[in-house]
Amino acid sequence: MTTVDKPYHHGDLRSALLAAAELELAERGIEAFSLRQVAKRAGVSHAAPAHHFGDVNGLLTALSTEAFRWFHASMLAREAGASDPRDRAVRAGLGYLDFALARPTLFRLIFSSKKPDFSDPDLMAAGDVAYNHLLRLIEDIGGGLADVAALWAMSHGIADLAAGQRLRMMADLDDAARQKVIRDLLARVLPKGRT
Amino acid sequence: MTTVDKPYHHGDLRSALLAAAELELAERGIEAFSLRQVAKRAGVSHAAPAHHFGDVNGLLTALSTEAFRWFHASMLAREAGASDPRDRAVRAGLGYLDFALARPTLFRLIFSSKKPDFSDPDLMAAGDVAYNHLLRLIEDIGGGLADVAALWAMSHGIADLAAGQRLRMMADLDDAARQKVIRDLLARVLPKGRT
DNA sequence: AGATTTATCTATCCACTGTCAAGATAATTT
DNA sequence: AAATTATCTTGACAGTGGATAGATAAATCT
Repeated sequence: MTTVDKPYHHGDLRSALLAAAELELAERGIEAFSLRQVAKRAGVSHAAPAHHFGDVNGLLTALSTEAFRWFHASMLAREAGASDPRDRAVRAGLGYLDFALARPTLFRLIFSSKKPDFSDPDLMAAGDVAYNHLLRLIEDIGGGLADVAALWAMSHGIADLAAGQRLRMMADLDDAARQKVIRDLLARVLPKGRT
Repeated sequence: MTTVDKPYHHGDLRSALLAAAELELAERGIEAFSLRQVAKRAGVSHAAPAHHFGDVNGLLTALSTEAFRWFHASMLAREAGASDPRDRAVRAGLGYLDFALARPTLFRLIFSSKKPDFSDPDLMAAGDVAYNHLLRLIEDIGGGLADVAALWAMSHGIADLAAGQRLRMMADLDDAARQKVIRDLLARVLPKGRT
């Protein structure tokens, strides 16, 4: 009787490890994240990841790169279908928040962790794409650098506080009401438009 | 010849451990924080902290409690001497930022870590003091809950991005110019006053 | 005062972590 | 077919947090 032998070579271990890392991160949090646990989850020996990512920081660097792309996509998803440029900017902030709520540990990984190597070219590029997107949104409403900072800081403040569940004051609001409050907060920081 | 014997009992180990923990946190960062290293720094065996704090999370809970008080004090320090209530609210935001820049790891400990036990009564009380302070500031300018959220989120966004060194756009500004930009960002979110 | 209890700290042990080095296996290239 | 390279396993190492048992000193009680 021949059982289904696990092949010595995984085939696509790199992707499998990234997926496993994301799950581990979501379940155990970044502060309890374990490389060996990731390897076990991917059904591979504890030293296997080293060949693909070097060390644990290398793995988290690669994961951060993907996370930045998801983060960017989350903003785009909210903006889809918005015609007014001011509305688009507000929706970008909502997408910022969506990501922080849907994947809080990834959000913390890319914004509050020192483990990823932020001098990594791929990671920097992915981060720049997200930043340049905000820049473009503000340009479209005739704003300057200070306005970029305003939208970014407000979006980030809401998102980070929400990811840390520090916004108890909004806990008793229903979804619609909460969304209105947040839209207003975001609109508050945008430069005065002539629209 | 009798050397100066280290006494078996430390005398004030609890305080010494908290001080050592703060230094360790500042030097190695929260993700590389080690209880054994703290104990070594305090000149005590690695199991000594257990009696005072239970486990490492207990130590970080106690440290967070102190950190919240310093955080609060940092806001008060900036507000001192401000007569106009709107100016006071803006200055509170600057104090918020001061703390994040002066003690970034403590800032992250109290706002982005899961290690402290935030259900601890002392810690909750210290956090509430800081929150209620913001509440009062907004009350004094006739604002409501949404305005508290606005000031808080903007302050937190700026502070967290600065703590993570993500505000490269402000890197080339001199201190005075940077402070003016930040004051404007904070003032932007305050409710319209009749002053 | 002397005896007993309590608080504080040390020494050892365990399971777990990340990293390294050496070897096994398979795919690729020559 | 042979040699080289890429991939993965195994085993070792120092470091980690926590539990336990024992040592020491301080506090409390007669």
